[in-house]
Amino acid sequence: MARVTAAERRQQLIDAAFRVMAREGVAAATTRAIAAEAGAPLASFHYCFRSKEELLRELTPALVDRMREGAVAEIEPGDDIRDTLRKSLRGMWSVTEATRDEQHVLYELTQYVLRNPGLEDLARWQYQRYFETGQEYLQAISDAVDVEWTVPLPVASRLLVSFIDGMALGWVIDHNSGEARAALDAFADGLALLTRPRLADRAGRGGAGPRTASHA
Amino acid sequence: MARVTAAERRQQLIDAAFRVMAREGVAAATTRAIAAEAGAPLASFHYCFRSKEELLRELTPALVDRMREGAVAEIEPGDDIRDTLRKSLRGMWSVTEATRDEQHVLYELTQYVLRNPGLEDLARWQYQRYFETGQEYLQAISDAVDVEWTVPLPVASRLLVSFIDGMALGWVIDHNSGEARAALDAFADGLALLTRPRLADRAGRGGAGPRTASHA
DNA sequence: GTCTATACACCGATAGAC
DNA sequence: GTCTATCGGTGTATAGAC
Repeated sequence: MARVTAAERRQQLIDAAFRVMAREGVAAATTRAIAAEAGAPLASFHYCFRSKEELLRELTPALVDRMREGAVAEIEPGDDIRDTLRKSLRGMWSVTEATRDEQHVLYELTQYVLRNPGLEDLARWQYQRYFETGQEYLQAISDAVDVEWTVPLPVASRLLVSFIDGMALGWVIDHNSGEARAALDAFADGLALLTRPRLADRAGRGGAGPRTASHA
Repeated sequence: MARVTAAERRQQLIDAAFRVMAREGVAAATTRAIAAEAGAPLASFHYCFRSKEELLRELTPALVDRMREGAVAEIEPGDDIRDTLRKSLRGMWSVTEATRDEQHVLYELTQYVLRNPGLEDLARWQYQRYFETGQEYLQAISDAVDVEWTVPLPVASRLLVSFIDGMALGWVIDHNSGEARAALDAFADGLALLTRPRLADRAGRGGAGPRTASHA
């Protein structure tokens, strides 16, 4: 057996845990299955982690952050807010469909930690993170197209995140991409209507000037 | 022990299963825990059900249908489509918040059956049922206010169901009712914009006519 | 028919040989 | 340090006494 540091094997076990979860589900990711997937004896699991909880406490945030990066992506301004939203949401959705396993495992993990006293905080953290990310995304969009939101940012973020989350959950189950994408476009159009041109500020992005809000 | 028919105890076990799941989660709903909750010896479980799967195959549809009834509720026409949607969605959301346990258990059950070969079809059935219910609901709304949807009904239904589903999932985790309700109102307004007045029909909606979308 | 007692597999975690 | 062997507990399901 090649000699590896404790930190290395720790990471190997975390990666193995995700692979087992993706393949057979969170419930099947037992310490034995994880160790076997990593090619390590069972005892090495408890040599690297005090308990299974400790591994989950590292795996969940890592997964959430990975998804966060994929979701935010780049925003390129389009013709108007409607166009920009459509394009960027489509890009986000492509990432979602391309990472089905991550999505599925995260839905399972959320429910799993929610029922384990001592881990529930992970679920709350996870969704707080989603909502924060949504706010950052919406802020970036409005900055890019020079509009402002007509509802409080936290509310707009909940609107967006809840919809995307619900869509992904449904898609993980029925894989109906066509219907999902059509619903996504309709949503983007509706979301665009929650913006208005920014006040003809001053001392800010002079650029293209004020925007006609032609949301028609 | 009082003498009960097999059918009666079957139902008692199903009810007990739900209570255990609501209190301690789906994973904790073992055959032993369910039997104990029902005040029955373990062996009576397998006297009534061939296996645990058989119980889940009865429990899940029962829960889905119960939620379906709560969701559709009554629709009373308001001033316009926007007002009608707001009121009825608020009513639906009240039911959602009032049945937190059912919501939570259903999210767990969905993930559970999705990972059990031989039960995955339940998850697909569940969401197909949601989308059907969404269509019926949207149809009833548009009939009540005499409008029609500008996107295909299945797409509108996916839009609605995914949003509500995502909202409920988030709310089960963070209980932020204020933000959820604000997002719900914003969504209702956006949804209203996906309708247009019905053609002054005649001989079955002449299809062609584009429409003024002035819902202000 | 009903329930006690048990079979058998697998869980998380650890002791102790190497 | 590493891993085999095992502990104590729990899971589904059933055999067999009453």
